[in-house]
Amino acid sequence: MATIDFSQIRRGEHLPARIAAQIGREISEGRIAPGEKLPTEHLLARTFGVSRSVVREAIAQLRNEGLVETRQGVGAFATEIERRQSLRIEQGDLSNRESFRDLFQLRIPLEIEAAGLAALHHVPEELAKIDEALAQMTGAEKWTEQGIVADLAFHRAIAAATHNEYFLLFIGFIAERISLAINAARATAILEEIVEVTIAEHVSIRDAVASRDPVKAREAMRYHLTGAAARLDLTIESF
Amino acid sequence: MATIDFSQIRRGEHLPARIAAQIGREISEGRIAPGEKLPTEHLLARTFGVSRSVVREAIAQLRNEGLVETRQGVGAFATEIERRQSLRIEQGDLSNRESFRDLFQLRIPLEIEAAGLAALHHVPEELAKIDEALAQMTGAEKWTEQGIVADLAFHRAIAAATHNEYFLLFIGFIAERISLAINAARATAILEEIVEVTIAEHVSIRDAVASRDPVKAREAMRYHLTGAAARLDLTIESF
DNA sequence: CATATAAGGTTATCAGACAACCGTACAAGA
DNA sequence: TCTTGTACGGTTGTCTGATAACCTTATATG
Repeated sequence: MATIDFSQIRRGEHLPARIAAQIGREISEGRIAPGEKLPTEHLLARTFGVSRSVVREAIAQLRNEGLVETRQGVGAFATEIERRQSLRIEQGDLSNRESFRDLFQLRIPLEIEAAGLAALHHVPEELAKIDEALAQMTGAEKWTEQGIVADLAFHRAIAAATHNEYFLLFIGFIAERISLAINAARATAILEEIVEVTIAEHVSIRDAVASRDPVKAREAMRYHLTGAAARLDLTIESF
Repeated sequence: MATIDFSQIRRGEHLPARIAAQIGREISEGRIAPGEKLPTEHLLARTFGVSRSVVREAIAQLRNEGLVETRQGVGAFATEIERRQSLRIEQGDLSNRESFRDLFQLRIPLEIEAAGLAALHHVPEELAKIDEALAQMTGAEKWTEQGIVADLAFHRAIAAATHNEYFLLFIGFIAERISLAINAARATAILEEIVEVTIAEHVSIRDAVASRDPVKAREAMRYHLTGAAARLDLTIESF
């Protein structure tokens, strides 16, 4: 390759990822129709000005995300966007207000159910963990980083008390994404002034769980989360 | 590590995926601790008896799923659990009856909420997709493979009608895992005889969504899923 | 007309090399 | 002693070229 073409891809960071993103855009924006065949690896390599290895890695990434399917000896094809397999949430997506609201909305029924189950199934050690998180929350005079960590720990403790590993897995995952997004948005400031009401809500959840009253626990959790949504200026339907 | 491991990898289909699965198991089962460094690509290639390209593609896949992070010039590391951006469920776990029940229990509140939101937000094209899935379900005279696919499509269509991408993401993910587990357990036989009642339940969900009645849609979905759980001999609390 | 075979194209895998980058050890200087 | 600069080895990232496995299509053969 004697002449170097600088109109191509800027170097700098993870070539395959950027090429995958570019091809992925071609697909999701419809310039490559579902079912249509992608250019061959050789051709893609030449058009992007990279080697075939990079193109292969990019296509592998798209295949993982379920955007393309490859058939040996035939080619790579764009698939329906419908069935993707790896449950992955890009943290960047949550900077979008719509997406943040959507994830919060998904969280609500899960946490409500978890509160009810925790009321039924918790054992003393788990209640102790809940109290511990609550203490850390109360101890923090300001709603600092530590307060957020404690809040996360509280909800994880509730989820653990369900004795259902998947509630812990999913709620921990979602709640962590949400609190990271809140942190990234520097929205902690607005939370400081409402720390008391938040703590009070947590306490009432804790008490309902401790008294083994699933209905009351669900109500308390619902009240807490809808309130939290409102404080974040999210409008969420509730039934 | 002087001795060569000849229990290597069976050829046959998609080498990188199987190697990724194997390494992923090492990580998620804790034999490689979070933050720990993976063996070098050269070493992995030699131990698995494949070329470095295959190992690289496998690691790229794991990086996509968020299980490892790579740093050029240093190595590949298992990610700390907090930073994982993907949620992984080993299909093998669901052969355990307890775990299967737990995942099903998690699914219920999500689907109920989704039914209510779908009733509020669906547009005609989405209702058409629901009807399409329903038609495929009715058309299959027996509860064959196609019937299961149609069932999955139905629940995905409901989730899509919420206009909340995360409901589609999570419900699609969970429902697919569950239907795969049912399929693997050869439990389809017991489903054949109850196909009529199942279809009737789906129809009532569809009708409630179509009439934009969220409360009725939630009730219909709750009735359907608790019924399905009972038919699978799962005991699940409901409030 | 049906079937077998050959040809060409495409992805999958392999092998080896160089580039970019990182961490560390070590020497030189203050 | 402490700091700083530098050389070195190791690791991932990328490139190149070749071979194997596989599919599609066209052609030959009966």
